[in-house]
Amino acid sequence: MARTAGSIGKETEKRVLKEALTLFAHHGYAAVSMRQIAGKCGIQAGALYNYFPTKQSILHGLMKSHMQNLLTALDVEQLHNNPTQALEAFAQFHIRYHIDKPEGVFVAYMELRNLEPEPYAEIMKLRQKYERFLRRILREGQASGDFEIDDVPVTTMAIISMMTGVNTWFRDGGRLSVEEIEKIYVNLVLSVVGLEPELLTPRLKEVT
Amino acid sequence: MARTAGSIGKETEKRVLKEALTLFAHHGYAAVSMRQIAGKCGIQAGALYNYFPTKQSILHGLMKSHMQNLLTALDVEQLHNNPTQALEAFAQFHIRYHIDKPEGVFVAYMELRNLEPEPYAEIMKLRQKYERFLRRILREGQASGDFEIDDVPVTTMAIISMMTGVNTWFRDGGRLSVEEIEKIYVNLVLSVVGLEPELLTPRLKEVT
DNA sequence: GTCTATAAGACGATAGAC
DNA sequence: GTCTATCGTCTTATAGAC
Repeated sequence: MARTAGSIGKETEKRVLKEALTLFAHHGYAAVSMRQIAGKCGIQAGALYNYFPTKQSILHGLMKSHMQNLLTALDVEQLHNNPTQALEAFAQFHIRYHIDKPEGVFVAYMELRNLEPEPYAEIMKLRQKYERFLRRILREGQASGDFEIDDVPVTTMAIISMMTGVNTWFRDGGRLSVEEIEKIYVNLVLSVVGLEPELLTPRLKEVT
Repeated sequence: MARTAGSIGKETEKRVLKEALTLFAHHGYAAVSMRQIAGKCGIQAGALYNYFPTKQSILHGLMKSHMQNLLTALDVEQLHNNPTQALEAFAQFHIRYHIDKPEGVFVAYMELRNLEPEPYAEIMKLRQKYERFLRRILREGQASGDFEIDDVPVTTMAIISMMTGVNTWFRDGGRLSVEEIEKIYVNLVLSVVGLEPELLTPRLKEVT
């Protein structure tokens, strides 16, 4: 007990989470077995139960920490005096975070239906908190007259879907750098709310 | 043989496809068993193998026919003399089709990773054909000067993601009718390519 | 065309040795 | 903390009666 306390155990737990995340993202939660996860970690299936009481708890833990990290990172970023700046910052943050953590994003989005009712409700609350953040920006911009928006709730979901979709096609080492993609998406988002993006980031035209 | 030829068999096959689609959409392919599918159809699991040699072939069949129906319906719709009209028609078609067939859309999108390599390649080809359709419209509008687009491939994927996302939040009987949602999304898509939507569909402002 | 029965094995999770 | 061994159940798919 004294020999291993706080050393090997914590490392193994992290490793399990890391390997489970990759496996879930690639094959889906339901298609991945505890034996597979253990295999990737170099241990036997039974040892997993020292850290997680059920397979479900691994999924829940992954999704919860992903959403919490996302919200924490978002909070740190945000302090802007006008809606346009706030929207630009949000869009850039979203794209960067999603390109940076594609596996976490994928699992948090695709595996909702595999959560039991209670964990499901908890994760949905965190998702809604994130959505509310963008909705507030859009409402403020609509109220101030900066944005032209037909319907704020629909536009909120449309923008999030548009940006999250970056993970369906982006692969490292492609035609465009992360910075270029960020700029393109920020411009797309600004267009959606009726702004003229080229006036705000004139350098983009030269890049593409 | 003579008694049942062309009657009960075909009905059962259709029923299997219908129930499998619903189950796959709700719980995911990997989480649904052949027994569950059979149960929903009122038959025993063994009887499924009269119609489908493997579970995989049910999934493949569903995804293939969904993509083929989508492409056929798209072809019928399209004959326009300018890029703006073509884009409007495409956006309206996409939203309507996706609201109309949410289960097919969901499965075709979410279960790609559960296809074996050969079926996967086939379905991806059909997807790309659909994406190419929109990409051509955007290219033409960019060339003619009707659209303002930074990057056509990225904008293609962004628009498709934005529109497909309608299935993540839309439920029948909500605040907005299908027609209202169509209009909002058409306007969003037009905004993305730099057009002023309210001039094209002035009635929307009264509706919302 | 559907049934029952079953093969052959994988599944999540647990028990107890070390 | 990890192992081996195992429980009980579920899985896809097949065989043969009717």
